[in-house]
Amino acid sequence: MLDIKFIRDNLEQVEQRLATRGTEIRLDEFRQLDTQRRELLGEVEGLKAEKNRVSAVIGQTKDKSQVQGEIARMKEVSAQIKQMDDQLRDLTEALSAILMTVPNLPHEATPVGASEDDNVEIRRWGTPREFSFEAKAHWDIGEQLDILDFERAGKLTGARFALYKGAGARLERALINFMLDLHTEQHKYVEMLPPFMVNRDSMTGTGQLPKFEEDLFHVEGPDYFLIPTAEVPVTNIHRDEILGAEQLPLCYTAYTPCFRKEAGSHGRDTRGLIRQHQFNKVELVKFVEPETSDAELDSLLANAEKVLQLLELPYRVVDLCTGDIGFSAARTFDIEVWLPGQSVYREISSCSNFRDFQARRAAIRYRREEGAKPEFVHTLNGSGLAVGRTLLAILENYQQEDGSVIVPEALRPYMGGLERITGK
RNA sequence: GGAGGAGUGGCCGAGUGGCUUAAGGCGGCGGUCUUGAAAACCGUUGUACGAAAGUACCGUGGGUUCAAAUCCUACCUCCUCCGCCA
Repeated sequence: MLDIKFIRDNLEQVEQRLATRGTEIRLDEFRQLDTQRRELLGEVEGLKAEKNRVSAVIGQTKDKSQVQGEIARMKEVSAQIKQMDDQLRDLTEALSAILMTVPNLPHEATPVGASEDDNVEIRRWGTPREFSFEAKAHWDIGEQLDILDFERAGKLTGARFALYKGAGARLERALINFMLDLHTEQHKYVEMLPPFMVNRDSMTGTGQLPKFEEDLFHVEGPDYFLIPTAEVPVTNIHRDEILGAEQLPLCYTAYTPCFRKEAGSHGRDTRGLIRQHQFNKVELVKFVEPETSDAELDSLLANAEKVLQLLELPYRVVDLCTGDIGFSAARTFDIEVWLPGQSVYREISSCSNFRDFQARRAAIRYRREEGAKPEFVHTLNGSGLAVGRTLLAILENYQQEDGSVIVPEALRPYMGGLERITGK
């Protein structure tokens, strides 16, 4: 959520900066409702002040017959206040409905562009391997090794689900542990294991609601949603809290499954592990002081890159343009891993600085010093990494001509020393 | 699932309709005293909107009343006991 005062005072600038996202957002309705609301607020507060004053006098008067006129008048004032409060509530709701659907302002450094074609590649790491045979796609490798079973997953649930078997299941689990150990031991993140369902307030705090409800799985019964990313529960840990400056930066890492409807991507990436309704992810989340958030994004990105470096998987880093960054983000770097099966770089991590956008929605604040006025923190997060996509990248990059897959050295301690996954 | 109890400031805790401007305590901050500290004493201590006056906030939403932390109502959360259960 943007600062309502900032919008009020910089309406044109806000409209212009939002226009770089590619969606035109007209804020004149906002301005009209805001003016109306502020006028009404002034009036109703004046009436309330009078009601409070007169009621105190009535309370002090022993002989109530002397103040019958006042009581009658206050009854009317009260009715008027109630009516105005209702009107005020409607205005506030309408205003908030607009405010909640306005995306974040892009960072000054975010490249301006219309679509993902305008994203800027900023570096590459590693050299894609030369294959002396035709590289296969991971779904073929996985099925031939009998470690991935998409057909039975379809029977169990439906399309876009996977059943991992044997070394496949163990590899997924090894990756989760490897990533968590790296981030907690080397990068000093605190591990969290949050609920995998959250309520509406949490989804609103990080920006998934109210705009993107159609992407979420909602459970029957209580008004809960399956999390589409650990960002939601982990960022909301400090919702409605005021932190101390000495606690910052707070760095959390969490493994969770993620559940996404993938509405609107029918027919895309239908094969394999790329786009699933349920996938595992290790997430990195930071709560930081505003002036440090740019540097903190760089280090969070480096922490995510480290996973690929240790696994010796080639990747590139892309600076997303204004037309491609997410609703809540001000700046985003994607890490894309090399997939020889399709000869493309595919997103495996997305690292974003949300500045105070989520903090304002979720009321996450801090004090610079004892007694200072609370200010909003900046929040950041990134995948460190998407586990399923890491597994498929390993299958494709480490595949051998005989169909087996070499286990990256860094993972062997997590695989009981296994060096190679071979068929039955 | 059944029965009962409880939600008040950073924390503990009083408050069952009107000087409540939320008592008192703890903690925090400032001061007096002290070589320094402790103790003692004095003062201060939430959030949002607003230039200010002021308004709102006692789990959440409705309601009653001139007036609600206090009464009514629905919901949420936590606790205790019973039952079931990974």
